[in-house]
Amino acid sequence: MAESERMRRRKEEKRDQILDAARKLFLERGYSSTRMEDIARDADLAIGTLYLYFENKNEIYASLCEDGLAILDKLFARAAKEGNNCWEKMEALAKVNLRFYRKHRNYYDIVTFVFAGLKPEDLSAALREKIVNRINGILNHLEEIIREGMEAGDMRAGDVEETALILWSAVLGMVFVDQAGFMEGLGRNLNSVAVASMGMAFRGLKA
Amino acid sequence: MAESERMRRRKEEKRDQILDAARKLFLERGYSSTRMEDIARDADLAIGTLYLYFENKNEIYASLCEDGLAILDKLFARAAKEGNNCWEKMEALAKVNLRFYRKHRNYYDIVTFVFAGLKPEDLSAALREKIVNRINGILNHLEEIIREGMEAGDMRAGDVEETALILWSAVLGMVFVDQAGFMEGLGRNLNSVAVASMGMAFRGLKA
Amino acid sequence: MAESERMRRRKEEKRDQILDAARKLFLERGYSSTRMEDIARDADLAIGTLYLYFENKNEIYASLCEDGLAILDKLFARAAKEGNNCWEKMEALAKVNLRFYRKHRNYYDIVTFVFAGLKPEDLSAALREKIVNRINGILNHLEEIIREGMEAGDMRAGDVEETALILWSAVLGMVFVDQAGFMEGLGRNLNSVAVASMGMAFRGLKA
Amino acid sequence: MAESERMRRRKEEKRDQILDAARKLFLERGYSSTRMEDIARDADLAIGTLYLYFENKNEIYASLCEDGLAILDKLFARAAKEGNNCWEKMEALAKVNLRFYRKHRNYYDIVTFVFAGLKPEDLSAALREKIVNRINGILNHLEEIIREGMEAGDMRAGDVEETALILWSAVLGMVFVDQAGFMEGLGRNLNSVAVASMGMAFRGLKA
DNA sequence: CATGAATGAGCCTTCATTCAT
DNA sequence: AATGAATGAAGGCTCATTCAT
Repeated sequence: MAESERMRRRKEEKRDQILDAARKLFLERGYSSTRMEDIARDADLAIGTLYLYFENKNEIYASLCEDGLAILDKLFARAAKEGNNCWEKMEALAKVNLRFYRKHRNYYDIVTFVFAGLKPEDLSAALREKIVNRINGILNHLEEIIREGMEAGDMRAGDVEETALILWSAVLGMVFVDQAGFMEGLGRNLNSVAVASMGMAFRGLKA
Repeated sequence: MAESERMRRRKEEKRDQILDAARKLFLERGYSSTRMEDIARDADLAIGTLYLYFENKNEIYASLCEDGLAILDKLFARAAKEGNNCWEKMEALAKVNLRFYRKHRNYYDIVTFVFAGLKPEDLSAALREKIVNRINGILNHLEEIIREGMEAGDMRAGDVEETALILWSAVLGMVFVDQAGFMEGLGRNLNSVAVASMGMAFRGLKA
Repeated sequence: MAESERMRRRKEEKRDQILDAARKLFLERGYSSTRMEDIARDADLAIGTLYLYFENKNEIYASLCEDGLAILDKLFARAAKEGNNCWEKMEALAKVNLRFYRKHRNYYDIVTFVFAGLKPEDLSAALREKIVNRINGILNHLEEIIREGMEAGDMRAGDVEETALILWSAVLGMVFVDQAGFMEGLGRNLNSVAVASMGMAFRGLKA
Repeated sequence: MAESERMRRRKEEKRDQILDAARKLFLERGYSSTRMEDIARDADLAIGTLYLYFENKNEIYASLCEDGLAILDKLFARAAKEGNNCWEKMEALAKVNLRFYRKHRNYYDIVTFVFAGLKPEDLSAALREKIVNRINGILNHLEEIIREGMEAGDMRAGDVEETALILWSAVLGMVFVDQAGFMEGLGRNLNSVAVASMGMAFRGLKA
């Protein structure tokens, strides 16, 4: 029992080794420029070992997406409980989002891949559904806050879902611009742009 | 002279044939799943001919990006002159942007690739500079309008460049979400979301 | 026209180069120990070229089988017309068979592969049907002779098809034993064994 | 003693488990399509255990061949004693052969592999010698009967070894044709063909 | 003895690029 | 200028074998 528990954990660890290496490399060089051999070397494993933990290269990528969104979902769920009103809650979400992006940038990068890097057809139906569910989960946290804000009269009435979608896509947009190196190229920094952006959004949403 | 003129035009035409085919295929299947042979067949040319007009596959892709942004830049330049105040001008820009996205979706898609699909290292330094310049050009149109709005007292004072960057990245974010099929998946449509988004932004920007 | 004719012939030639190399190597080392690289080297072609003429390794093998049986079928058809009675005709067939085996041993070897080397499941349904048809064709020549012999009263009455099958499988048996090197190992030679075998068979068949 | 005896038997049993699994799989899928893992799973053992009983995959195959021929040899030895004259004895051999083929088809199939499936080079020198010896043993039984038949004047005089070889290869030929599925494909059955074949052979051999 | 996770050499296949015509 | 057959480097994946437990 204890034995199998240790085994399970070691297996989990090795899986993570692989994902860590893959995440780093996919982002550094892109999906198709990353060879299985590279991932193996970076994870200090043999090529064959990768195939003990994942069906194929695409499955590694898929796991990366799923895991990234799962973590973000969990963080959002926790953050959504902080704050006394809709503004504080949204600020909490934004902070969590930025912190996650800074600390686990690779994860976030992978998430954005889903939107732009791999064409939808490359994703297995099952993975696609998982991802859509995760994104819906994330949006749900936002919607909940927005709904409360509108009901409390803090926020001007409007389409809850649409508002959440707008805010979420604005966040993604900034992240993309930052990832592509244009934020830096234009002498800006994501953090301050995000703060300003939030200010603008809040003013636009105020009742 | 007339001879060389006709030659030039024919050459131009063939180049466009190639780009048209490549644009369509890159978007349908992604960059690495599109083979030179596919592009050749779609363009009704031989493989070898592609190499008479482009150094290599990556150059085709690069040209696509450049051309797309150049067109968008031109459209923005024209649109920026319409409208009597900053709100009308920005609306004009937004409309142009949406129309371009709808009509030349392939072009726009290619443009977004620059942000997420190909890693910066894949772009030659020269192309990268061109693209940054184009984006700066596009942002300049926005900045000009924002500056006028602030100076006219229509728009609350603030950092012009930053504001432009926020708006631009919000637009990109929506486009990404749409491209990834999530807009449709969530039962929304880019057009109405864009209108709502603009409303929110304008309220947030109002003096 | 003449151009395309020359092209066709050259293409045919290259196909044959590949088949020649593959036939030799498959027999020397067996199917799975023969690498595409080996075939390419032996055919003085690049690996990629093999794939211009054949879908994959298995298709090369399949072609070998088909071609071998087609040639044998043709030879049998011609030989079946020689000779004045059933005994002479059967002798003609046997001679042709032996000569073909000696001169194109590789071909014959490949043919026997069908019976023992590759399991039926490895053969595509289409190829399998072709092969069965060829074998039926070959058996038909034998049956025709046997039928004539029986009708002429030279040969004792019996089941025509069964008799053909017995003779054909006896031939295959000898060839297998020879191929496996046991004929030589036992200090015998296929030719004389075949002659003796034919003698025994004829006596067993005589009316 | 008793201890080591039980050990020996258990060891023997496990060896047989492996051989049983391997025999079945080699015949179902062919040698190279059968993975060590498959054999292990089928034998309810771990992969590593296979290597405690056999040097490598090829050795398993080799043992299969040897064992199969050893059994056949033993059966032939016994059968050769039955019957009062050469015809009855040969019939006894044929019957034993057919029964063995029907009951232990896998074994027989493996034996035929030696002739066609694996190239001679794949067999270690030692195994090859063993196999040749076994085949000689089998042929010896036949030769003995033939010699007696000739000496008794029942059988027409001739080369004893050659006659045995002819009969043996005819048997193999029929088996191959059956194994390859062509007997069935042609609507025949090995048993009746064998009987007819024996009739023809006996008539051909009669003094 | 038994296990099965780990290894990594090896092979089929793809496809960007070249070059003789 | 145009062609497309030929090239061969490169990479995903398999599986016989090993070895630490």
